[in-house]
This record gives sequence, C-alpha cells and structure tokens, in this order.
Amino acid sequence: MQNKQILVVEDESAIRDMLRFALERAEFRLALAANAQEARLRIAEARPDLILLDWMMPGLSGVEYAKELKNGATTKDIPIIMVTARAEEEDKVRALNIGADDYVSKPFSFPELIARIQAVLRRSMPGGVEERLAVAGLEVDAASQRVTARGEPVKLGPTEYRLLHFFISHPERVYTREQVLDRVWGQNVYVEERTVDVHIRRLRKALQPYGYDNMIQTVRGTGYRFSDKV
Amino acid sequence: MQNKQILVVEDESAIRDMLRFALERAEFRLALAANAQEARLRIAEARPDLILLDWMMPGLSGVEYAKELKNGATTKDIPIIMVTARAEEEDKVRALNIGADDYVSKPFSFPELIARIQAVLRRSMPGGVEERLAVAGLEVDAASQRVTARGEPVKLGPTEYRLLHFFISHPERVYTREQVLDRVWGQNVYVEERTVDVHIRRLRKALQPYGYDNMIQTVRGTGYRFSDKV
DNA sequence: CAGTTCGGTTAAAAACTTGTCACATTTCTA
DNA sequence: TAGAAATGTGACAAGTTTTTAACCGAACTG
Repeated sequence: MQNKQILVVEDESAIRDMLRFALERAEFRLALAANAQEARLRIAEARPDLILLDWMMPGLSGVEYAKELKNGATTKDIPIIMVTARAEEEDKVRALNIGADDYVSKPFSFPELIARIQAVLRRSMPGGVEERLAVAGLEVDAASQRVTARGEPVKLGPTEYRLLHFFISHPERVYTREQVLDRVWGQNVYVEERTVDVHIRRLRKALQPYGYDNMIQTVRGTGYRFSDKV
Repeated sequence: MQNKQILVVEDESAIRDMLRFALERAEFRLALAANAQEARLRIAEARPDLILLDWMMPGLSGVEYAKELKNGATTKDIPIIMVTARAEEEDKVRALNIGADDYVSKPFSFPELIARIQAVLRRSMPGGVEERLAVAGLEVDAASQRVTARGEPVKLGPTEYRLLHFFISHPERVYTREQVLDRVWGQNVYVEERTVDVHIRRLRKALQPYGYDNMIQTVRGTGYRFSDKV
C-alpha cells in the first residue's frame, strides 16, 4: 500500500467515483469531499499529502479554495492538482499562478493522472512540510519518519507510525475506531474495527519502555484519545 | 558516467529534448525544468552542479531567474550558462553582468556546448565549496573524493561513493528509492528500484569493517535514512 | 587483449507486517 | 453481584518488503 493520502474535492459524484476507482487501484489512501466546506474538515482531520481539486464547484469554487489553501499557514505546503473540464492554456497558467502544482483537464487518462500525482508528490516531498510534532518528550519527526522518546529512537512498524502520527497531531480528542480507520488506513478500506485495538495495543507496547504508553487512552464506549494528561 | 548533474531550464520541449540528448551522450546526469518555478523545486531536490538556463521563458524570465539564483545564499555558487536565441554581443555582456558564468547562443553545436560546460565546471570546481562532510568519525571529502572511517581509508566504487555522499549530506531524512535514483543516478535514468537496495547493500558491506554499516537505516515500506542515531 | 572492476538485474531466502481470531480481563448495568 | 458488553492480549498465517548472493555484460586497466 502506498502510504500517501489524497484528498479528492469534487462535487460531481460520477467523477468522484471514477477518481476513487483510479486512485484506489494505484493504492493511494484517500479522502473524499464534495465541496470546499467538507474539504476543510477533512484537511483538519487527516493531513492529506496531496489535494485533487475540481476547478468548478458550487459554493466556494476550486480556484478560490486553492487560494485559501495556499494562504493558510498549515495548508500552504500541501500540493494541489487542479482538475478542470476545459483544456485551455489560459486556465493552466491561472492555476499555476494561484500556486497549484499541476493541472489536468478532463477527460484525462488514469495513467496520466497517476503519473502527474506521482510527479508532484515526488517533487514536493523533500522540501515538504518539515513536520515535527512533540508532546511531553515524545517526538514524531515526519522528515526522518522517526519517533523518539526523550531522545531515544522508538522502533515502530509503518502502521504504528502512522497511527501515532495521527494521534499526536490531534491530541485531546476522541476518535471512534471507524474514524481512525478512515484517517489512518484510508477511507473505504475494509478491515475489522478491532484491528484498531490491536494496533493501539502494539503502539502502546512499543511506547511502554519509555513510559508513554498511557498517553493513548481508552474512552470506553467510544474509541481512543491521545493526551499527555493522565 | 560523469558524476556532474546539470539542470536544464528551458520552456520549449523540442530544445529541451535536444539538450537532453546531447548531455546524456556526454554522460551528464540531468534534471529538467520547464520554467523557473519548476527549477526552484529541482534545485531544492537535487543540487545541480551547473544550470543551463534559457534566456527567454514565459513567467519569470531566464535573466530574472539568474539574478534570483545569484542572490540566493545556497544557489549563488551554482554556475550558470545562459542559452539564448539571439547572438548579440550586448546580451552576452548583460548575461555576464548578472553573474552568469558563460553564454551560448542558438544554434550551437553540441561539441561547443559540451566544451563550454566542461570549462565552466572545471573553473568552478577548485574554487568550489570544499566539502568535507563528517558524521561520527565517518568522513567524506568531496575534493579528494575519498571516504575515511576513523582515519582509515574506505574503498568504495563510484556509485557507492555518490550514494554515501548523498546520504551523509542529508542525514535524518527518509528517502524513497525513487528519490535516491533521481538524486544519485540523475533524473530520467531508467534503472530498477531494486538497484538502490543492492547498492545500499554494497555500501553497508564496505562500511561494515568499521562499524558504520548501521548508519544507513532501512525504513520499511518507505526507503532508507542516514543517521548516526541507532 | 586477458584480467579485473563495476553496475544493473534477478531470484531465492530472510525478516518483518498485518489483519484476524480466540480467549482473558475489565467495566458496566440491571 | 451475575451477566453482558467492551477492551486487552498473544498467537498465527498470509502477505509484503528487504537482504543477500550470484550472474552477466560493459567498461576499464595494464
């Protein structure tokens, strides 16, 4: 599985489904939004690695929303690929001027789309968001993809890493297993909800030697919460 | 294979292809960009040894971009050769005034181009940044292109050397195989991703006698990372 | 031009991940 | 407090990724 998450912002459900199909085949994790408003929520929750943004949308248009994204401190580094029905050069220039990273016009071939996504991801990664999340001596560094507990490196599997990364990015907030699956595994990936429990367990176990295991708290009847307060 | 990487910044794809052909034949590693914006990304990613810059480009022109480069702290030392359609003396003077290192006008012969590139590289090299990278007793000296482990010379093949040089220049950061290929082998070189693994293996083997082999760490599911922390 | 080094590829072996299950333990509620 | 519900735990089998060794042709070296 690719470990990149892509947020698709597209109002037409037919196209959304098509994109979903293509991106899933290419093994991206994905998140879907029908409009800018939904997209905002998704971004706040899951931090997508790339946004596929429809040029025209009811409400806040894709262009306007792209501007908003590129102005936001936390969102300006998320690469954007604009998707449009019109294949006009003018639009392309406009898209790039706003700060979009690439531009595809419908109809596009899936391989082309995937190739462009890969290219943008490749490009944006090294200079990418220098994330360094730390809570009470527990540090998650996105660049090195490493977790350290009071300076000591903690050994985690890929899923454990993503799980911790997700939780430490959203402290003090309860998530249901379903939500965790959506955010960490990707939407519409079918795995048992109990799988979350097992991975939580593994993560806790890995953090135990450093005394950080109780930061992932069980909220009985709901799900889990990350917090440094006991 | 030459181990110099050249960044070609040129909007016309025909000329870009021509240059690619010529430079690849001359065995340079190369990176391509269609405009200044792309070029910025490429420079951030791969640190080219020389930039071939088109005089006229849509958006930020070659001239303006050259200025930008020569003002940037990290980029001011990368030599620039301006490429232009007009063979006017005036332009040449202007180019050199900006800080470009040389100037070729279309149409140019490939041998001439190559010769100029070689000349500029030769010139810029000795005065170039005397790189001496060292981490925890492992030292890579760019000038002599030699690696020493606690003073002991380490025998490495050219590719192993470049690989180590790349990794030691970017510690604490994960790179995918694809990124490593782009940056160590050069873009648009087609080799299997597994090749990276094999060379990593060879490098580790060479470093093993000195106990430095575990500095190149596997990040399962992603790629590799260089780090002195275990 | 013979021997050596070098680089890319391949395939099999080894190492590690991961989803799920079955059972244990805890917590809640009637 | 008994029983139900929710969560924790260890083990496993399948799948995936990485390591390793071996091969081969091309490029170098003497």
